[in-house]
Amino acid sequence: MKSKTYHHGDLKNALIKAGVEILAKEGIGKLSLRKVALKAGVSHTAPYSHFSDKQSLIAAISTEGFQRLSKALDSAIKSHANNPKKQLIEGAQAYVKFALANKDIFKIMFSSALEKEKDYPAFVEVSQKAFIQVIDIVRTCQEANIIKSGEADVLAVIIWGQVHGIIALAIEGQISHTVLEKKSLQEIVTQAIEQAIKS
Amino acid sequence: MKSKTYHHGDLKNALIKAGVEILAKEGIGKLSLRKVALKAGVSHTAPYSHFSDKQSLIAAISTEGFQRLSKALDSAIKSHANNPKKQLIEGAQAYVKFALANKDIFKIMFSSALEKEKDYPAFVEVSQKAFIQVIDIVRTCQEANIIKSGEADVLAVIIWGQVHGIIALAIEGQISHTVLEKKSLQEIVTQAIEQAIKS
DNA sequence: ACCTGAACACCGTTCAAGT
DNA sequence: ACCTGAACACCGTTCAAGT
Repeated sequence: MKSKTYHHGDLKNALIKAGVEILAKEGIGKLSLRKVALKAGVSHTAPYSHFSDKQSLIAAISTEGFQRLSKALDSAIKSHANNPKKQLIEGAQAYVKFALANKDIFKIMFSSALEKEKDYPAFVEVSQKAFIQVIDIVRTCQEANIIKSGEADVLAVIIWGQVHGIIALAIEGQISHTVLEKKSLQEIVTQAIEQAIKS
Repeated sequence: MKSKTYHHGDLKNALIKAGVEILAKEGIGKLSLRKVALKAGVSHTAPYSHFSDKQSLIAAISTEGFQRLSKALDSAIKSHANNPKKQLIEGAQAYVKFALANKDIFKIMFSSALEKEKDYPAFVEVSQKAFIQVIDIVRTCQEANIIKSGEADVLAVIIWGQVHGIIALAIEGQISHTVLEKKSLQEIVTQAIEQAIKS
C-alpha cells in the first residue's frame, strides 16, 4: 500500500509504525525514542525533527489507535444499519476485540497524555469522534425504544464505561480465573449490555 | 503513630512511604528507585536490599493502595449493615472517592504488575480480598431481592467493571466536559448502579 | 528542512566491598 | 543482614554542525 520511501521521505510515519510494532512485540516498557529511531534506521536524535518529545510520539501512536478503534466501531454500525440492538452489542464486541488484539496500544491510549491531552488536537479529535459514535448508537437505541430515554451522552458514558471497565480489569489480570472459566469476556460484556437494555 | 526508626531499622516501609508520596506529589512519570532512595536518605542501591527490582517496589505500593481501598469498602459496608442497597451505592462512592483522592496510586494499581502479578502474593491476596468484598455486597443484594439472581461473581464483575470503567475514563480525561457539567462523577456512578438494580 | 554526533543528566541494575 | 560506591548499559533531551 504505502511506498517505502523513508530513510529520506516519510520518516514521521515510519517512526509511528515502528512504535506500534515495538508496542505489539515488546510491550509498553520497552518503548523508547531511541529504539524507535533505530528501528526506522535513523540516528537517535532524528525523531526530534518530527516530534517535540516522547509524549508527542505517544500521542501520535494513541491517535493511530483511536483511528483503528473508530474504524472498527464504524464497521459494526454499518454492518447492522437497521438493527440498533445489534449495533450496540456488535459495537461493544468490536471494542473488546480491538482491546484484546492490541493490548499495549489500548493501554497507552488510556494512560498517557492526560492533562496535556489538549496539546494534541489530532488526538482530541479522533477520541471525541469515537465517543460520538457511541452516543449515536445510544441515541438510535433510544429512538427504537430499546434503551430508556434520557440524556444520551450521560447514558453513553455509563454504557461505554461499563464495556471499558470490564475490559480494562481483564487486561490488567484483575478478573479471577473462576469467573473467566464460566464466561468469556465477550459473554460478560454482552450480558452487561443486555442488562442495560432491559431496564 | 509510627516510630521513625528508619535510616537504620524500617527502611522497607520508609521506601514504600516515600514512593507513595512521590506518586501523590509528582506523578507516575517521576517515580524512580533512585529518587525513592534519596527521599529515604539512603544510597541509591540500598533499595535492592529490600526489593529485587523496581517492579517489586511498585507491587508493594500497589498492595498498599489495595489495602486502603479495601479498608474504605469495609467501612462503607459496616456503616450500612442492614441496608444492602446503601452498601452497594456507598461502596461505589467510596471507590470513586478513593480513586479521585489517589489518582496516581489508583493508576499504578491498575497498570503495572500484569503478567507477573502472581509473583507478588501479598498483592494477589489483597486485590482478591477487594473483589470478594464486592461479591459479598452483590450477594447480599441478591438475598434482599434488590439485584436479580444469578452467579454473584459474574454480576460482581459487571458492576465492579461499570464503576471502575467510568472512573478510569474520567481520570484519563476521556469524559467530555459537556457531560461532566451536567452530572458529577458521583452522580453518574450512582445512576449507573441504580440502573443495574432496577432490572 | 531534515538529519547526525557529541554531550549531559538521569535511570535500573550488578558487584565487590564495607559495617 | 544491611548498606555504600564504582561501574555499565540504556534513556530523554539539547545543541552545534553537517547536507
